[in-house]
Amino acid sequence: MTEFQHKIHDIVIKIPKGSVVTYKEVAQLAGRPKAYRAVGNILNKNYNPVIPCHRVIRSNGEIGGYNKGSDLKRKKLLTEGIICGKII
DNA sequence: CGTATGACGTGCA
DNA sequence: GTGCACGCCATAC
Repeated sequence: MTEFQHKIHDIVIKIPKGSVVTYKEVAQLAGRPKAYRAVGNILNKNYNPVIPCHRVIRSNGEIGGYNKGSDLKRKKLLTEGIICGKII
């Protein structure tokens, strides 16, 4: 567990229900605005259910990816009230 | 330590 | 709007 990972987890956990954040936003909040790649990498390896990684989407509005499948991510977002027919 | 990879982003044709 | 290339950071090998 590195400090960066801890920060990312903490930030993602603090994402309110019904809201979404972009990878760049998370990286910026973590103090590394240009580490959005690392953010995705960490979330990809992170299988911790306490982390709502499904609330992290791409800056262009795309769903992005998900550990358990992008389809489940889209479904979760729909359940939380995020408007996403398919992609944007 | 150097290379390769990845849930990305931006710029340019 | 689409496609390609470059950059940037952390992790794995």
